[in-house]
Amino acid sequence: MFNKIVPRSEDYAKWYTQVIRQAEMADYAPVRGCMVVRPYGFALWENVKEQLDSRFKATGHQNAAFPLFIPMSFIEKEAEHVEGFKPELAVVTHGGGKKLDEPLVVRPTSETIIGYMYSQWIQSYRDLPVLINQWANVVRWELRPRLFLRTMEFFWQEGHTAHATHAEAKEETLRILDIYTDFAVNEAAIPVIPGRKSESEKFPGALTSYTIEAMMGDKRGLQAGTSHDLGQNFAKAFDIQYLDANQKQQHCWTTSWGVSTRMIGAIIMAHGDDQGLVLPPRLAPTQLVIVPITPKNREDDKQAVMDAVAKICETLDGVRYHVDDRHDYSPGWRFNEWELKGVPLRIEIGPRDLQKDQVVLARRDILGRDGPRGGKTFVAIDNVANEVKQMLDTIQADMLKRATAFRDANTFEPTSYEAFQEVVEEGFARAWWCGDEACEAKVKEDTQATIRCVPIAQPDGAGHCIVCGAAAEEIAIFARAY
RNA sequence: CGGGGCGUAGCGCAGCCCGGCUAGCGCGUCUGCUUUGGGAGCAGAAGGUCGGAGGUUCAAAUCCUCUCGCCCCGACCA
Repeated sequence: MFNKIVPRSEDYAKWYTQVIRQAEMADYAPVRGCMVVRPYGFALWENVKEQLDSRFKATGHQNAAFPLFIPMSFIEKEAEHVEGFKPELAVVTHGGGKKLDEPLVVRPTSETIIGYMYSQWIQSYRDLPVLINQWANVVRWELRPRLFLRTMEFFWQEGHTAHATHAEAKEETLRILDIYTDFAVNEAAIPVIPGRKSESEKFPGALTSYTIEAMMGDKRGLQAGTSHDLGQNFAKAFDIQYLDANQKQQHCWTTSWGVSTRMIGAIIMAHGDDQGLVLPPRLAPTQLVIVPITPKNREDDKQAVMDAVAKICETLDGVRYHVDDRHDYSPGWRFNEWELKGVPLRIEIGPRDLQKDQVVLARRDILGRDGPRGGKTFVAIDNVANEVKQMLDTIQADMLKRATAFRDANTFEPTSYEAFQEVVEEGFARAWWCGDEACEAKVKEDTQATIRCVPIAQPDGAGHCIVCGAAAEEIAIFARAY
């Protein structure tokens, strides 16, 4: 199945969907707003999972599994939480052929049911902290779905922790934000801006929400992960209390944090080009594809090529490679296929290479045929493994550099509201903000842009709000977002 | 829920405005031969309730009415 994909510049939304479907990452399900994650997409997700999971465990978290169904009354216990989630709940009213006494909500997120369980498990300060994560699917009745970015059902991890003090909870919230940032930058090669959400954008029920914000290939923003300081809001709603060392009952301080399959969408949009996906080597399901070029009527040549391939494979320990020996597909066809799928590195090897004891190494992130600076280089056949490993590191680093350069080139620091309105249409606008919700709302009305975050990293000094001119202490990132 | 677009072969589409022979085309699939260093060529073959229901007509993919669904742009959101 081969159809040319539409260039990004022509129709970004169409490009995005075409790439996902043609690269076999995902497909539409028969139910509106739901998607099927196909094996190739899921393999990428599994690598994301593995990287995050190992970081969670290294910081003392354990995995568990909580139920899919939540009693409706649970959702209603925290005022802001209900208000935020009620409109997008899927509710089960019947079971076993009978109407249920109390409707069950298909979890949109699990603070409530986990909070309920924590209230039973936590008695003493000695029980704290509780550090639990779960990998799960959740459902939100979204009005306008989009593959990976916003589907009605999506996959994610949600961490839920309980602490004795607010200081500890804050520390946890920021520790996770660091983990997310580290993951995004060093594994996904996506430069993200860690920061705080504004009041209007924060998680329903949180005291403070933190986020990592990324820029996509069309210069729009994407929230790629969130970490919430829930204060004592859920502890109070669910009665999560402990007896402290002075024999006093105290409410716990809780946090929650999540990264979803949206991260896959971020990877696609941060790195993809008109040829298809470009996957960062550290997460790519296949890091290296070997394409043997074997003339049909020369069995001895074919055998020699395949022997050389087998020999190379023996040296590739630690590399996720695949040999595409579909000899009935032409080399060009196979090249294009793997480029569409974003495999970071390709080895081309044919009889002509064998004569010179070399192979062709072609990198996905730099297309172009020839020359030492192009995407293709010749590499001595004895040294393939070393070159491959080095090249994978180089690609990983270059992808991050390229994405960072792109983001920086499209980040502006306007000094007047007029200039602000213009630049926010074509990238990130960094500007002073007084903190007033009215100014935030005005920006949204005038430009459709929202505050993506108030970055953790702030410049020295103070300035004047880009909207109202009042004294401002913080810089905010404004952008149009998904 | 508002605005736009679309449902015809596995996929992508033309045909519809202006009704008329057996509903076409490209890709893919199957068979055979020739091919393989950037999406191979030739020959042959299979594959269709034209989204659904009703209506108009001698005759409907095409016109009318109703209906279902999907995609895109907004409002809402990880």
